Amino acid sequence: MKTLYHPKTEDIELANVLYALGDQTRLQIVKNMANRELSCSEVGLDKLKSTLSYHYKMLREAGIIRTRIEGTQRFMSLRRDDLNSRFPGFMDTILVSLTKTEELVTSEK
Amino acid sequence: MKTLYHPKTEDIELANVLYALGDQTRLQIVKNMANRELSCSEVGLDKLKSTLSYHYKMLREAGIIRTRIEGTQRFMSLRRDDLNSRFPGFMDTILVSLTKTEELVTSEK
DNA sequence: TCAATAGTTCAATATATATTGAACTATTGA
DNA sequence: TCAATAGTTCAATATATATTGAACTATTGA
Repeated sequence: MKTLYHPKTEDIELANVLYALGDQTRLQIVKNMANRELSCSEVGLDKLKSTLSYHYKMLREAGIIRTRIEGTQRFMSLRRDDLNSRFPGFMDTILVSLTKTEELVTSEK
Repeated sequence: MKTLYHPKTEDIELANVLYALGDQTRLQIVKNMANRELSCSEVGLDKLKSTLSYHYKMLREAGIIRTRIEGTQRFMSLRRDDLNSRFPGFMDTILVSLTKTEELVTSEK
């Protein structure tokens, strides 16, 4: 069984986290993953599997998401608690801001 | 008198802010600017003026800092209140995390 | 008026990044 | 055993980014 690298909570670096979040595609992934674990193909972005795989890896290596292997699938979730203990409040403020944007977009329709 | 572009508070985009913060040099600038207005040359980074100028522009256009012209100097400060009203708590959590890191580094010496 | 000061802009450049599609790996279930 | 499924890895590529140093702009103060 293959094991995937995940940085330890105390090794998560703010600069890396900010860098990883500073991309529209990855920000969208995080947004869609805010409330539930997703498999790679459930993320709902119109990108090639190989492109998504690249972004998942960036998010995972920055310490933002955790990937769990189950059969042929991989389930990914936000490391919300880890991020919260390392950078208190940080990810929550981002998720709130992302959610607000979504509401605005929705109400514009 | 030249006027510099600054996005309006409501036009500040989280993705742009995150992108701008996802660089070591710019993160350092923000850190050093956390508590007081600085002129371009006071920022204390070992970089060429033209390099710093480039990063200041990125930070300014992302809505993170405000640049005030006074004589031949330019004074820059964090748009803390604007960022706080747009993304409540976000910048504060970053500054807290940056400050903590500084303490760790200091205590290592 | 003019030199000094403070910072910006520009073109050139090396490097990093995101994307693509093909080949690959690992696991399941028949 | 083997085809199907789910996702990764790889090389190639186009584009974006950070850095450099020279030329430039704007302002001050003598």
